[in-house]
Amino acid sequence: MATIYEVAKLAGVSPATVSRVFNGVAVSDEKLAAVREAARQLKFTPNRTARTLRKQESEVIALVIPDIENPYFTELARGVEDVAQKAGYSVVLCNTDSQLEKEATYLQIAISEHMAGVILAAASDTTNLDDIQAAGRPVVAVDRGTGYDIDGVVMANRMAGQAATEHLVRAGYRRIACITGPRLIETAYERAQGWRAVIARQFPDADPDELLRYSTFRVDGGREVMEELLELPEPPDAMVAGNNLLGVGAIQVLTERGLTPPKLGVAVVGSLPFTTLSPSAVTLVRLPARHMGVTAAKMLLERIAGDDQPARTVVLRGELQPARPAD
Amino acid sequence: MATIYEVAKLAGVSPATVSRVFNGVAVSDEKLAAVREAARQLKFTPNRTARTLRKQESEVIALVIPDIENPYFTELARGVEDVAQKAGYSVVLCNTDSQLEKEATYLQIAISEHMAGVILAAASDTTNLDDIQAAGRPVVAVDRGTGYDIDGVVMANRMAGQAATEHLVRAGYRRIACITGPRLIETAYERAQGWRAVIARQFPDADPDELLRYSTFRVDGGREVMEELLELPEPPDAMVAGNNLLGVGAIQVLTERGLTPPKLGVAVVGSLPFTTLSPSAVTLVRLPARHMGVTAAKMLLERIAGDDQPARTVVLRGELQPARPAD
DNA sequence: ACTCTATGCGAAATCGATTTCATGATCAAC
DNA sequence: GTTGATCATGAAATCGATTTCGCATAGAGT
Repeated sequence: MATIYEVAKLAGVSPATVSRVFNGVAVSDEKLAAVREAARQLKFTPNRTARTLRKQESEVIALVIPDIENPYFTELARGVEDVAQKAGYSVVLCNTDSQLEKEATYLQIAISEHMAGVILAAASDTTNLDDIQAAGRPVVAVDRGTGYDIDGVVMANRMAGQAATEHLVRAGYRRIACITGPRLIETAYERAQGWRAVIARQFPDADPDELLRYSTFRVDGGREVMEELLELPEPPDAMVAGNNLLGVGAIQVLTERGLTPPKLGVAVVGSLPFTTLSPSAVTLVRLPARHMGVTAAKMLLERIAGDDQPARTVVLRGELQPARPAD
Repeated sequence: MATIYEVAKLAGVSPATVSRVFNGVAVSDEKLAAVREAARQLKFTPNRTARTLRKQESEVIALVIPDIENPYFTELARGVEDVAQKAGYSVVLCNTDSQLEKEATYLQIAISEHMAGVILAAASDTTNLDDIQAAGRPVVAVDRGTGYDIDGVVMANRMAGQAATEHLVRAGYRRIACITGPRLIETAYERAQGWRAVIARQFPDADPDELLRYSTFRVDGGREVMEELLELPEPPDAMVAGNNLLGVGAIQVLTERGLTPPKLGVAVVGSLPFTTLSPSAVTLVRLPARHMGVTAAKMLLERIAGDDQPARTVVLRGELQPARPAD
């Protein structure tokens, strides 16, 4: 690749002038034309590594997420990507598998590659951000909090759990179970709390703990726990799934046993973009994942640009998409 | 962040020695200990940007794919990630939306960021790789060819299309349609060719073109085209979907119309990880996307390490997973 | 006409690591 | 005891951009 020096030589100017041309600093018209032409001839592209070293900042942002195979996070990623790309930033996607160790590795890389900032869906609320904060890199939390006072975008989880459950109640179900993710993940916990609130109000006699199951936020987790629930002496007649994958797993089990919704009522917090059910059979509380990504990316870009107002948290609401009444 | 100079000073050695310690070059035991200790105290992490500039190569590989929201590609990405991470490389995920322009941008970035190599699922077979080849960066093609003589990993597409179709024939279907992606994408075309071969052999009187539809490789494409097929004067009794998303879209339409498989036979080339059908209702030719990613990443790492044997192409076979006979 | 400011531009320093080269020390071999 | 080989080490060059600094020229103000 051609360097700035070769361009300078060909154009008969100094390297500094070439740099100016590429950074929009005032330069006389002739020299500007000469540099443009020389750059074109040599197919010059500025070396971003050198630029990053000198400027101490690169146009790359890291998106750190726990599960790249979950459509919720890819939708989020898509939103981040679109905004970042338009602003001239590229996005490094880092998959942590919910492992703190992998997460820490990626955060270190973000520092030592001088990345401009990080969007983080934390693997746990014990994630350590001291180093990256010391390095002065902005971090925006998505989906989950971090225990630090930083910008964040989260879903209205409790409300989502509540809306899903209430809808099942309205549809006439009386024994409504809840399947959610690991107790330590706040989204899992809060959605379950939403469910619990409705159950406590509507069915004060029920023992909520019997119908609440913590699992992993994955398809097989949903399968496993759904099977458990169906084995109960008095099985549920409906179920709230704490995220999309749990919902998929649970519905798979139901379908295999001929309990296809709405035979057993199902409400899912999250979307099922690849479901092959008739879309009307399941109640969803759609979460605006893409929008979350867009918002987080914009906030991060503002911070990168130097904005230092106090930390903000944006809460996005899910949208209830009711199942059509059974026909 | 601490630099190598500060570490050198604190340890009482030259910066060169510090560098040696961190690169496993022989250094006396005392100095080694001193440097280690100093680095620990200062929390020193080598600045990768500086290293990249000097070495003219970074430990980052680009994965360029047309659709980050397609689970097929995220599964692929997952395979790449796992291999890369183990080898100390990070992966930048670049979503091109099948646009040549975005793709070209990302390839330029790969060059100017000195990325170690690229894994590319090309947006089209007209993708231009001249620059990146001139830069000496290895490229491995996945899923689709590129028109260049480079390493590649592809699926046995024709065979997959054939296997899917043959299975429907064996199951007794007589009027089998085919929905596939854009004619210009080779995977789409080849899978359709597999279908066509079986139709020509089994039903020599049929007019294949009536039952073949090119669309986009997306859910809405599948919906649209499935609806078209059902409008035919003599609609099909079965259907082969050229990829996972087309399959999802088509099955959604079928479900809505009460034609749930196996009422109308469905075979999909690809997997349906988030389907909520009973897994037994649809025939799949599962494509080993993760394995493709793993293989491609390994090939790329070999090339990065300097391997210069002639270009190889690995062909991976899908695995037929028959629907259980209708019960 | 004389100062003063503005502006374009090149020389050189800078970012932080790696690597070449030269030096001096150590040790084995004859 | 001299020669030669080996090895650890530091000084300095290097990667390719950005940026500071100072000079020179042009134009404005009085």
